[in-house]
Amino acid sequence: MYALVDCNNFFVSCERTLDPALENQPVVVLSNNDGCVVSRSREAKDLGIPMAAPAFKFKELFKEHNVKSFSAKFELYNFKSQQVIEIAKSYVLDYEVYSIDELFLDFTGFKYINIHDYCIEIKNRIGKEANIPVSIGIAPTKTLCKVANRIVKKYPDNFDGVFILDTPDKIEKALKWLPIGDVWGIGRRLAVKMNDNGVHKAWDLLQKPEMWVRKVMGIHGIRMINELKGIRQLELDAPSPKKSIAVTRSFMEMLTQKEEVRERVETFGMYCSERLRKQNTCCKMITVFVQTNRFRKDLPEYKNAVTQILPNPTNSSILIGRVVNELFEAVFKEGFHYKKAGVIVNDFVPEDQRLINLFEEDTQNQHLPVMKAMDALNKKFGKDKVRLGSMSGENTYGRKQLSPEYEAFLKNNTFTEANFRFH
DNA sequence: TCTGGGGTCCTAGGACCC
DNA sequence: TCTGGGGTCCTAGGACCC
Repeated sequence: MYALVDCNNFFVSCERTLDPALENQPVVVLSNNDGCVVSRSREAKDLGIPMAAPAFKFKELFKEHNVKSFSAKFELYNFKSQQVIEIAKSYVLDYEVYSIDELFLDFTGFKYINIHDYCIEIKNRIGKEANIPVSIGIAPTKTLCKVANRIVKKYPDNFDGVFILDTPDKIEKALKWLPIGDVWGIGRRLAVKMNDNGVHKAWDLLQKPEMWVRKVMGIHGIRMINELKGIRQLELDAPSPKKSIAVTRSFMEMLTQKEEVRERVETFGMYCSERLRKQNTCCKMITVFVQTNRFRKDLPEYKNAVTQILPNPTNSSILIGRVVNELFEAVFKEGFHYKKAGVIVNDFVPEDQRLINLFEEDTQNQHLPVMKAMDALNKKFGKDKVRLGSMSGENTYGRKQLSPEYEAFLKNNTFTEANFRFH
């Protein structure tokens, strides 16, 4: 059996660890620029606030029902995530961190232990020591763990936070209850297609011919069917280094000046190179994109991306910055109101296994010691204390709604992004 | 006024090879 | 008029996840 440990309303629960007075209150956490709702307490969900709701559209509702809203504090969430992981993983031999608020546990070989009770204990300890409420779904496959977890969250009074989906009877009942769109791996597009073809519940999918599923969903579909039947197709994955790194931001205000946008993009490039060095890899490919505000139909729209393949792999901020600049020149057009931009790096090789192009100059190795020294200084004295001349050090996105408790938290805790693995 | 920021995998099609 | 049958690699785009 596997188990999926999933934190309830994770970002909101983190906020509540800072301020217990938020308990039983409607609370939401907002994305960058305080733009969208990205986490909602149960009370906020009950008020009808949808996921990803634009905050400005719900201002009135927030006021009316005294909904507390907070800017996202990723340092805090990463820190709490680590605490939860540390506790949960101490109960098993193998596990997989799936996202900031979810991890799978492997109970293979736990023959003489009551897994359900064991998970109750895990849940209680996380609640007590990390102060984060979790739900645990137990099942023979990852996909069924997701189903079990959904059942726990749907019927909190019935299951005390833990539900085990093990017998064929229970599985059939669960799949006849679960809407197809709630199956792990079925997104919005596929859900529509499924409904059009008479598939409304997860169970309906199992009644369809395999050829049909293969045609509509590709190889995913076949795997999904087996997983739902309890036949394991997905193993727990070992932590792996990232295969791409992206730094993208919406701007608080639209930018029209070329040099303003350039400065942002150069900064994003530098963050990319820092993250590359953190995992000791170099990239062979860089993409720069810019776009206008897609919601402003009154303004001319423009979005574009350009990519360059590097002659020699690098993670030097200087070399990456140079390429980012060239790409920016290629992609930027005068006369638009820019709302968002980003840099994405791809195609990684380990720092010490670079294949060098004989005919191109390669200065990566001259840069590396300087770069590593810069990283060390920034780690010691704070983000962006040492930076390239092209960076302003200012942010053009904002987090207005930080709380005083957070300042205290930042003072009392040390943590690094490196501890945390994004999925 | 105001609409997030990351990631992964698969597939189809084109370029090229013998 | 008639024009094979394999491969591989790369890329763009589309789907999904949190």
